[in-house]
Order: sequence, then C-alpha cells, then structure tokens
Amino acid sequence: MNSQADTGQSLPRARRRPRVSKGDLREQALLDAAEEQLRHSSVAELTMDSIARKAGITRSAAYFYFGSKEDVVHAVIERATEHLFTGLDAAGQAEADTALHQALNALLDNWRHHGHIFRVGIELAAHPGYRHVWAGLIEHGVTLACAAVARDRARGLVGTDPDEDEKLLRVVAWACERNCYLLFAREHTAQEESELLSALSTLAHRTLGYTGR
Amino acid sequence: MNSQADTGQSLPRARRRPRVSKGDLREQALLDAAEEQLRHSSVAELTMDSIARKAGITRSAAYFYFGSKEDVVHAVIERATEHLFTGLDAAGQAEADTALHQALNALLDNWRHHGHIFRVGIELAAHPGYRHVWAGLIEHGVTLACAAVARDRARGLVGTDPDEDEKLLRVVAWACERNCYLLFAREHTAQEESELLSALSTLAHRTLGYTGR
DNA sequence: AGATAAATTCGACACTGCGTCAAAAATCGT
DNA sequence: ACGATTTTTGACGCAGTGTCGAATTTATCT
Repeated sequence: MNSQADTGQSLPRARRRPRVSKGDLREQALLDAAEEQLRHSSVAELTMDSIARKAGITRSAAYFYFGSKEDVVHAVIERATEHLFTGLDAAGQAEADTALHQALNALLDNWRHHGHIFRVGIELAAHPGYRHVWAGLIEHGVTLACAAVARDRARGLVGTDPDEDEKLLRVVAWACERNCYLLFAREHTAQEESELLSALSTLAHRTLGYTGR
Repeated sequence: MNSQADTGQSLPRARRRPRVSKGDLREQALLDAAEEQLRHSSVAELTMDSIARKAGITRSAAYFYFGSKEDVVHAVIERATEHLFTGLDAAGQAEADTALHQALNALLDNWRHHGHIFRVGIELAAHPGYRHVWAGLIEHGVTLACAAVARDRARGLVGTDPDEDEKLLRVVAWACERNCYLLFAREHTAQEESELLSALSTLAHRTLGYTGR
C-alpha cells in the first residue's frame, strides 16, 4: 500500500516500511475524504486542499502520499472498482429469465451502489491519459456479457451468429454505460431506473438476436 | 451578435451598436482562434491567453467580448452546430435502403466533418451547467430519427409498436453518441468507421424491430 | 474639422489552486 | 536516550482566472 505503487503517474516522496504505519492510515483517510466529497461534487470541484483538510492534514502533507489530485482520484476509483461487477458473472443462475437480462439487472445494481464512483471514472475518462483504464473496465463487462449470451445460446434462446456477439456487445456495453451515466448523474426515481432497465434489456436482447422478443 | 447575447452565463461589458464594427470582427476572430486550437487540444488545455494571442489581442481585451473561457467554447459550439444534422432529415430519399440506415450514414458523415466540435460539446457536457444544451441536441436527433422510422414503417419495413419508437430511439441515440465519440476521439481508419456504421445500423434496426434483419 | 461620446485595449492587481523544497517535528528501533 | 526514518509544515514560484481604472482608438454629430 505504498504510495508510489498507486498509479505510477507522478511519484511522491518514497516510503519504505511495509508495516501498517500512521501513514498508511492517513492514505486511507485521504481516499475516504476524497470519495466522500465526490458523492456531492465533480472531479473539477475537488481540490487537494479540501481533501487534505477533511483528512486532518495540510495540503503539503497530502503530497507526501499522492503526487497529484488525479492520483488520489485514480486510487479512489481503483479501490472502489475492486469489488465491481459483482453479480454479473453469477448471472444465469435463475432459470426464470435470460442470463443477459440478469446481467443487466446486476449492472443496474452496481450503478445503484457505486454510481458516484462510476460517474467520476467516466468524467475522468475524458482525459486521454485515463481513457484506456476505463475502457478496460468496460471491456471486462463485455467479456462477462459474452459469457452470459453464450449460456443463453446453449439454452437455445439466441438465434444469431456467435461470431458477432463480441462486436455487438461492445456497442451495447457503451450504450449501457452512457445511458446509465445520464440517469444516475441526476436526481431520478426508481420508476425511471426500471424503465431504463427495460429499454436497455430490449435493446440488448433484440440486438443480440434473442428469439421471441 | 452582441457579446451579452452569447450565452447569458457571465456578462462582459455591454456594447450597443448593432452595426458591423471592429469588435464584431474581433469576436469572430476569437471564435476562429478557439475553434482552431480545439482541433488539436482539449477544452482543459485551452487558455484564455492562447485564444486572445491567436486573435491578436490581449487576454484582458478578450474578456471584453466573453465573460469566461467556457463562454467562448459555448459560442464556438453554438456557431458550429447551426449547420448540424444536415442530411438527417433528408434521409429516406433513396429507396434502396431504409431511412434509418440513411440517417445513420448521415450522422457518421456529420461526425467526419464536425467531429472535433462534437467532441468538445461532449466533454463540456460533463459540466452540469451545459449538459442540457447537449441533451437538447441529441433530442433533436431523436426527433429526426423518429421521423425516419415512421417513413420506414409506412413502407412496411417495421413490425413493432410505434409507441415504443421514441423511448428506444433515445437509448439508441446515446449509444451512437458514445460510440462515435470513442472512435472519433482517437486516430482511426476508414475501415473502423464503416465497421462502426455497420454495428450501429444492426443495433438500431434490430432494436426498432425492422423485419428481416 | 473638431468636439464628444462610445467602443476597445491595455497593464496591474488580487485571487485560487497546483506542485516543490528544505527544514522542523513526530515516531520508531535499539 | 539516541539516531534514523517517517511525517508534517510553511514558504516559495508558477500558471491561470477574472476585475478595474485609465489610456487609446473609433464612430457620431454638429
């Protein structure tokens, strides 16, 4: 959990001791402070000063742990996305519905819980340097979705060429990303959430060539 | 073309004369300078100073015309998007293909010509204050797409409930926005462009329930 | 043309936020 | 209790923003 291992972008002063020291706690405190503020404000609004203050230290001291504001945000996202996509790979257990639908359902659930982090990741992805990280996350989603569709195909629910799956699912994945972002970036109702799920489900199933939709 | 009418966000000193004065030319020169730089750099990189210099005046003088850097960018986008969506409403003339496909084709064409402006608009839309403007642009696209689908339905090409069109097309529109952004924001080949068109076309037609796809 | 008012430009200023540095202070091992 | 290491701090310089009053240019009206 040494600071220079965070992102490799810009490196703060090095720390050696691998034990759990005061500094390691501070590092977590900084991430907590940043994540908390990101719930209510955008990346642009966040300042190194506000993060440090909330963590109980000076701005200068914060630079001992992270080389820049972006580094902090990267670390926040990394920490949060470790437990991500839970449920997506488990999709397909319930026989009642398609694995694809269950995957989408799980995705929406992820958005409900980690939406504020996703939002930040997407906003950060506007900066070229971080884009590929976010794209990698989406790509992981594509892989999981491919598996779900494959399971459905084995059940005889899909009637199209398997070779097209990945290409189409990639487009669909970004469609989900964008539409979820739009909804979760603003105040919205549970009703709107279920309508989005319905629309995305229709889009995904029809695009992938599910029979009887 | 008075500066206070640009966006209404933050107001620079007022000018009265409605004629074409030296200042009006400067205003255009500033927009030209900004647009030129936006071809190669992001909004964040753009500086009020660099814009002003390129237009041949001082940074301070630029503030006489625009209240902030964002105001300049807004004006750039507004000026560029006036001639937007050309071809989308004309889609459906050629009987050989569906109006929807022609609309998508026209959309990609728009991206080819105005991609750098679209990119800026999307990046700017991350800021809440501008989001609705961009959303309005997309909504316009949705309207045009609805018309295209309606024309295709009249030709007996679509087999689903017309009431669902708008909701589905809105999701599809954002899917196009996002996927086009991803492609055009980086170096890419004509091959990739046509593959994207193909994927989006498949997505749109299947989602909307076109028969025989 | 000359007076006058409006439009335009400039340089200086105050402010915020970033990232760096050397030195001080706290902490830890022995 | 001592020295070494980790952590913290305040001061510094940089870049960019937005404002202001004063100068300068330009247009308008006798």
